[in-house]
Amino acid sequence: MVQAKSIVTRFAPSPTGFLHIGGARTALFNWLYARRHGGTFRLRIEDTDRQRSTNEAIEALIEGLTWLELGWDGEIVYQFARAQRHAEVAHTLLKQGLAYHCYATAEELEAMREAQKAAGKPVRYDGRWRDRPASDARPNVPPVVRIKAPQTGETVIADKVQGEVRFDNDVLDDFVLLRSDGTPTYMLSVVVDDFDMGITHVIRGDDHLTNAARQRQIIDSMGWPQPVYAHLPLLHGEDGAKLSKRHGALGIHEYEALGYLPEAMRNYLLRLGWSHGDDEVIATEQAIAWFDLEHIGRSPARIDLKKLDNLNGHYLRAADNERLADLLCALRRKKGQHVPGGQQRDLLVRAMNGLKERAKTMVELNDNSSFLFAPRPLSLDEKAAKILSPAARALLAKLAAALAATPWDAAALEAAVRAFAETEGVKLGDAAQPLRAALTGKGTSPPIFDVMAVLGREECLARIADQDGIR
RNA sequence: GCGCCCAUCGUCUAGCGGUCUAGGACGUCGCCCUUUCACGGCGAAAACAGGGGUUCGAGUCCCCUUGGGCGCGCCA
Repeated sequence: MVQAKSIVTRFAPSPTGFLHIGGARTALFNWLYARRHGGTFRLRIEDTDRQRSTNEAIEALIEGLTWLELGWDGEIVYQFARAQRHAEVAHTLLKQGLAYHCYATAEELEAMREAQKAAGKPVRYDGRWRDRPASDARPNVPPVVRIKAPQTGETVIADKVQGEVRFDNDVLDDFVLLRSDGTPTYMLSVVVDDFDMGITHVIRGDDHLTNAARQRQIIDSMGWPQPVYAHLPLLHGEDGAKLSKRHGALGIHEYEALGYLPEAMRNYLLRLGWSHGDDEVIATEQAIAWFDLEHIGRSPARIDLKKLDNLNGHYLRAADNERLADLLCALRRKKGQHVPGGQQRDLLVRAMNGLKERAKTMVELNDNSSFLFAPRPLSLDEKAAKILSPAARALLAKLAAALAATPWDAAALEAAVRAFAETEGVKLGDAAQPLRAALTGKGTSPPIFDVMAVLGREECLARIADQDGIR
């Protein structure tokens, strides 16, 4: 056993768009792995593409991670700020003869690729400047720096998910390290940053698997240690198609607006590609204790919002009532709806047990709880209107009279209504449903006697009077 | 085109040569509970892509086919 080294992982998104669900999963896995081993989880913004990187995207990224509660350690590293150091490494390689100047123009390379394609040959840089003497340098063409990659043998990536992946070196070309303007490419920057940041485990999307081979060549040229790799299978949309803006690839933060809880999202994301036997509901603390690289699946997965709904319902029922009230108020504020405060908020908290039991999302919870502080007279939904037939209204009027003398708690109210139904010769539901419709304006609600207790005598009697057909 | 990766119910997955007449979860469909809706309980339908090997024995190992995905930029 070698000396136990502290684990360092990183999440390294490029700020060219929002953080989608695939990126969020990558972040989660890195975070989990670091936490599992008491290591460090770093955040690095790969903003070397100056054209496409935006501050809005950086903010969205941070907002997304913050919502998911995936806190990173230390300062955020901005890759572009380290360009100087990256170039330095390229120059070191140049000096050692492990990289070289290439004066080929974009047009020449384009022509080269066209010719290769036409001839049915693999498309890759043909090494035309690899062995040319410095005297061939074109005075008016700023050169790029290319790595002098091995042309024989193979480059092997020992991947924790995919196993041992081998690439013949003759299919890997001499890729660009430094652009003609002297700025580093992604391939170089990643390697240098990972080394400088002491990254021990690179957990990222499968789309980087072939890059890993190229990156390994840089690492080997520099004589640096290899990180452990784990390339995660990509995520697909519900229809099996690639995740894209058109295919329901929402920014992770938008799931908040859809009414999901971050802990539910974490649990859902965790099970997308990772398993622990038959366990499904895995709280974050448990996930930290269990997470490993060995049980990451190798095949791509589709997202399934139905399962997220189910999980969300689970976490919703387990959530603290005060917290849910806060979340609900925030949601209503964002939607421009009336925000309950003071007594109304108390009402909400007291009703929460019954409410959260029957909601899968915060949006649903909001819809189901709005009757609590809706202005009188309540507007009736379709089902409620149907329930409140003239006969039902008449019954309601009698019931109201019977209720006037009842102590206002759920048990006493239930007993009173049951007794009422019996003397009237109707089923309990015949009395309870009109009651529900009058009190909530809906056909469904939490147990009606609980609702009555929460709403209070005065409000209940008033709402019944609004509907009892007596003008 | 070249290279790489993947392949168990509709979906997420368990399975690491025999205990698989393939297990769990979501979803779907019944039934029960019940003042509505949920929750919960019980039950049902539902999968090893195809073909060759290896082996006494294959969902599990190898090969091919098919089907998906990713990569092949002076993008990341």
